[in-house]
Amino acid sequence: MAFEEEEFLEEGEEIREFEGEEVAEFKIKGAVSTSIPPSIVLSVTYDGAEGKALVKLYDPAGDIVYYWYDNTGHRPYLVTDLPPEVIAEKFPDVLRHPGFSHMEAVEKYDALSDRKIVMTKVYAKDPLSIGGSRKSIRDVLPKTWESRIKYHHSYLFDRGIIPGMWYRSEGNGLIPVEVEIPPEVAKSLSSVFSSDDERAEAANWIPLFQAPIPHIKRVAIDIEVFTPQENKVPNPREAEYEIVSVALVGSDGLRRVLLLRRPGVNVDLKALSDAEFDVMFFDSEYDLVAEVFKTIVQYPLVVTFNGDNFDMPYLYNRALALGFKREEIPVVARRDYVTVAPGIHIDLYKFFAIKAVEVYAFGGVYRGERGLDAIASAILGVGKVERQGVVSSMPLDELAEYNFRDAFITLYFTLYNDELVMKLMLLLSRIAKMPLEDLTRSQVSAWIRNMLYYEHRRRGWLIPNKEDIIKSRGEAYTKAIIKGKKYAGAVVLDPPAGVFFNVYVLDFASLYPSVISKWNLSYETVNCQNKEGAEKPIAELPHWICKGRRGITSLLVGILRDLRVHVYKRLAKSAPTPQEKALYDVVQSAMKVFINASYGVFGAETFPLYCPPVAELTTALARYVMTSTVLRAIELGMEPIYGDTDSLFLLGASDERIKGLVDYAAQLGIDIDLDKIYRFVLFSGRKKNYLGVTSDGGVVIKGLVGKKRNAPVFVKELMDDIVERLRAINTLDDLFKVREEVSALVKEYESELREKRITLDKLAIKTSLNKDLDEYTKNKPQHVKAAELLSKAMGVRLGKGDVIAYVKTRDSLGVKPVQLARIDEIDDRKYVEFMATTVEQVLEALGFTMEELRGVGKLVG
DNA sequence: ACGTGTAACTA
DNA sequence: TAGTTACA
Repeated sequence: MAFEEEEFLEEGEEIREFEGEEVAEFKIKGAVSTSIPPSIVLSVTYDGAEGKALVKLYDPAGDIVYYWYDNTGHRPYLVTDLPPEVIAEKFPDVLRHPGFSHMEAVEKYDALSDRKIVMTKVYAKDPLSIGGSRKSIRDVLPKTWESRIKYHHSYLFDRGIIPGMWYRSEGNGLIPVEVEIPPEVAKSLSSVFSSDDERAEAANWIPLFQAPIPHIKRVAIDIEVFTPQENKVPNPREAEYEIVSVALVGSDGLRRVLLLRRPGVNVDLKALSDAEFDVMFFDSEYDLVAEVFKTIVQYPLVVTFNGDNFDMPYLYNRALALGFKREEIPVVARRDYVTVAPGIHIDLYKFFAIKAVEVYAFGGVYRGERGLDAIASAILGVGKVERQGVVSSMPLDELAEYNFRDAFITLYFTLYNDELVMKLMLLLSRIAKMPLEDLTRSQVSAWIRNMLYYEHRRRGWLIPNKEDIIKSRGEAYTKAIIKGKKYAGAVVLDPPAGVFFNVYVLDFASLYPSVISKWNLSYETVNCQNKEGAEKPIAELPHWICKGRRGITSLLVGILRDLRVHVYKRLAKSAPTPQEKALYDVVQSAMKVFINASYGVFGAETFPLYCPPVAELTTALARYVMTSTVLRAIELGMEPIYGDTDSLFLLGASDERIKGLVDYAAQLGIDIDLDKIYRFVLFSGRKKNYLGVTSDGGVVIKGLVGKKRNAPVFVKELMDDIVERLRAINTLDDLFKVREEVSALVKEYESELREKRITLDKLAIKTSLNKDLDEYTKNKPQHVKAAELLSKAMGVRLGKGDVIAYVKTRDSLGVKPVQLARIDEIDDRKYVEFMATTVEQVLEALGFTMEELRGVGKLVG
């Protein structure tokens, strides 16, 4: 992060030249102010070379971005675990160093050893005396500090600034604006939380969820660049070709396309006059770009789709090439992204690519998709548009239309559903304590890391090193089932094959977070040094858990979970207006992202607070919860037929028996909910593989190959047809009818296939490349072979993230990309097999095999 | 740069 | 058997 000390303090690293915010020309409607009305923090940047912070604040009432610098009294510092006297006595070179300013004792709590340590902050006159190319103070400080202590300095934290929260200023620094807490939320403090610790912690968090979320004025921008060759994306570094069109769509109603007139390119003026945007024509590209900059600086927020990698750097480099001076260009390159001045830049491509956002916030609706059109069609339901022709020769009115559409969709992502996405981002940013620009570009592990660092700093705790955690808490004890994994995970019950009617499905509500909360799991409470009073929570593992103190991760995860379940999920249902309901729903889904990811990070080697015993205790205790609940269900007279991690499928359930099970789980400290009641479930006999029809006719399909993304469309269609028949099943007798219908269907599809009465694209198997082509060294799977063919034939580079559509052919290679194949080349036997595995998963549940089905098929046909 | 467990296919 | 993908 830009504001972390580590960025400029890594050993041996030279201070990078300060990439200045070139703001001088772009102060809008006001200068740096000593008095700022209530405004929200958009970004905080630590300027290493200048030794000051630049805070961008937005005042929605005045529509102004303020810059707030702090230059006064700030000295960068190092922290060492030696007390000041020792430094003065044993390491006098520190004091004599030209960059030395002063030092002071600080007391930090080391959670790993459960004791306080007197340490010293050694202040420098300027950042260059800490880590620059010149001789730095750190060189004369004893080495011990480096292995013990990391990340003590966060400009953001030192200044008490939480991104996305409201502040005002009266000359000296920023003053937080008090947040109003509704009585029904305040009341929850006593009703939901039982200990003072928890109440105090919850009281700290609630303002983050209750502070108002303002409308942030914004503009979406999309540029179109002349391309001499089709399929070739211009290189933004070189910015060799003309910017021919720029669309600007603002939340304030701006709908504008800037077009460059070029000789030989037609324009239908009538079409443009009917368009839903206005058009400005330019004869000079310089003037066009100047107009873009003039617009950008009017907005506190600029939104793009892939702007980091294309639009922004292209604009910047093209502007330089056109003769703009650096300070005239409101585009600023930072280490990991490109931002703007005076506002901030959010690249939605990056945000939607965040796994946790995709999975937990959007429920996987755009799973695996990366493109603007694909995500727009999944989230917004807008149809995809096939691009015809190339930018270079397209009539200007058509070009403008496409250009406008993309910018409009980009803006609309942030506006639909009462600004759901903006609200979500802002709430995530408050929880993670990360500015929007960083948050929207990093994965959930960085969010959780920053959240936990903040909480350590707030308490005056040392942030431990990963190696120290491992050294004192140990590695994992269990063996994973999967080769190459570090510890054992979840239980999956072996389902029988067959059809089961009236199946109740129970769900342990956020099982892993509940386990972490309930059993006090945290890196410092697990295998603590003082074993007195510690308890071994589970016989399977040698790990013990400290009694007397509450673990920081256990506390935080518990608070977030309880606030989510007992306060915000309820408010999302009971709030008086639909707007409030929706807002609380965003709040609870932002919390969900953190809660759900909280277990995984402790098992991730890359996570700075990596602690394998915490991770494996979580899964082991979850296994215990699951298996003991299964036993209890049997005692209560029910028959558990299947379960995976946190779900349990039961036969012979009744309201009373379910109640018994809920009570049992409550004794364990875990909430269990009735998730679904299935009219029937078809189990193929494989784990993670079933089809269920709920009492209201809804179909749930898990893991069946006919439903997987890579299944050819014709297989998916067959599957859909089969599912339609299955939905009609009400009783055992219906099964036999359906059996025959299914067999007829399969026959029909099979003959269509053999007689090639099917289009090629329906046979395409879509598989994504998880690596670049040249990285497939050990093996060359079929989709890679197809990708190589395609790459050669079309002259396009294919790599990580690209999706290859290929068909199986009769030739020696056995595959061809769908673009190069003909229907008569396909290997129908392979497809019949594919069909067979698909259908088998359903058939085996119905109690017969593909061979039998073929037999029945003959009789029917 | 969140985790492990399962299924299916292929070299 | 190991590598690869997609999923729970």
